[in-house]
Amino acid sequence: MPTHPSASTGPNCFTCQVRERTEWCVLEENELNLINDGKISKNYLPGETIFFEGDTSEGIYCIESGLVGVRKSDADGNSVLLFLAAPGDTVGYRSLLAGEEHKSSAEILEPSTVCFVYQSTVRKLLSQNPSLGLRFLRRASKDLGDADERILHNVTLSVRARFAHLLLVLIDRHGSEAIDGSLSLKLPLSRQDLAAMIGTSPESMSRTIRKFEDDGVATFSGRAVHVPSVDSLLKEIESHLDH
Amino acid sequence: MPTHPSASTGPNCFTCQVRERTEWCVLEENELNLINDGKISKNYLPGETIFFEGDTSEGIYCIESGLVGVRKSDADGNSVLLFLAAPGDTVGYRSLLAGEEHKSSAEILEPSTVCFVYQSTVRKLLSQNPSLGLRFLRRASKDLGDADERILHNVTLSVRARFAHLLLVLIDRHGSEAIDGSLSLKLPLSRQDLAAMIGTSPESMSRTIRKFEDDGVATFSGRAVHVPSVDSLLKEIESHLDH
DNA sequence: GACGTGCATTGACCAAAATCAAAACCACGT
DNA sequence: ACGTGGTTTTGATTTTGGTCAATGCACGTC
Repeated sequence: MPTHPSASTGPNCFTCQVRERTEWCVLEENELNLINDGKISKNYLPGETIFFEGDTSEGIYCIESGLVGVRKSDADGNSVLLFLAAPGDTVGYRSLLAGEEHKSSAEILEPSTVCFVYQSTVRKLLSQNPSLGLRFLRRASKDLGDADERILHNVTLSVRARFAHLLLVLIDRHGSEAIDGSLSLKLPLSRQDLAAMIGTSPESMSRTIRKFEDDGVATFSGRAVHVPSVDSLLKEIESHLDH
Repeated sequence: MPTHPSASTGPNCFTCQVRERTEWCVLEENELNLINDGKISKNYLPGETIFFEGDTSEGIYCIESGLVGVRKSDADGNSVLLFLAAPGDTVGYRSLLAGEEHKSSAEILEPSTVCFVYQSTVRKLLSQNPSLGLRFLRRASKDLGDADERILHNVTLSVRARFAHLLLVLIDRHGSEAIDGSLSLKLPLSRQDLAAMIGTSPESMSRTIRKFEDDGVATFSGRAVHVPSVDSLLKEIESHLDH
């Protein structure tokens, strides 16, 4: 059963800080009205879940603030973290647009405000404004490209190289650069979650982190990461391509 | 450099046998005219390549007959076979719609007739007929779902279980069922290619095939596969989930 | 301050699968 | 029939990374 947000007097699409980064940015004012009136906004806390694998897809969720993890798991409790959704990202669009049930779950990692747009609204907008469809098409195509790359990486790169790559991506999307060019990153991800992002075990993750510290590639304290230079990370990926 | 098909007096979209199975099935007659006049059709032979990784995307390719493999490879010659495109499938749509260069190559596996639709035509149709976009959206979303599943499978399933799963999918899409319920499959795929489909080495592939024969799960002669019963394949996946 | 709980780390061990190298096999052209 | 080039198979070996189990550490509670 999907956790259905209850009505709210929450955020307003017209003043939404992140709207320009979402797929909705192509909407006209009257279309925006439709979405604003129909949407349901809700605040979630870490550990809560927006939807589960197997739930029927009822609409699209739009992250206004916070952080959400998209996870896919199998019968034995193994799982991979497919995506970290930040403000401006939409989740659940894939299932809706494929006409399938949810094939992954969305769990809250940081306190988040999430707007829910019911499917009838989405479909109405999609049918009357082709640009919206194209926008989602672009999004799906990019995600598909990323997924394909990940498939290749999982079979060609070592755990170490995959982790280096993950750090690069995470820093790029969620990190910050200091004046001296060094990079840092603070994420609400357990070692388990990190492991699930590159498809390995928590133990191997732990060892890999250890090795990175020993080799001066990065330093970790708790859930904060510090990387002196991007080059060393890049080098990891290159040198571990083969051999 | 993309291999650009030269002009032809080939197939006609109106009489195309597979059109109903493509995304173009939603087009009106006048729209179909646009595509029919603009398309360029070409015959390819095994070993030829429709486009390469890194090529700029110039349009969409529609398989009328034959078989095409979509491959993604890295600098060291490692590669994965992402998709087998059969008649009615479109290839190259992802790059075009993501607005990126090709991230994979498309190589001919069986003598094929392929129609090329230039991007200006595609964009025109997409902007004037929202259903076409939705159709591609559905396609991209399904492909994305498959890719996500593959990511999970690659990290949770053994080579043996992945191969069993591959056989199921291939039989489902390209195989045939005999009167006695046994299944067979004839594919123009080398062991290397099979290996590249499940992300393993040719040697491991060979051994896995051997084990399947020994265990009576399937018999292989050359590139033909025979499976007495689906159940044994299904069992492989279940039992190898963990342990 | 002792205890419990959950997460992270470490070590020892083991298994799956990659790699390396050689042999066998096959299809073809001469 | 004979070589030639490619693919497939097989065997021996090594590597990576998974699993299991113990320990450590941080933090909150009684």
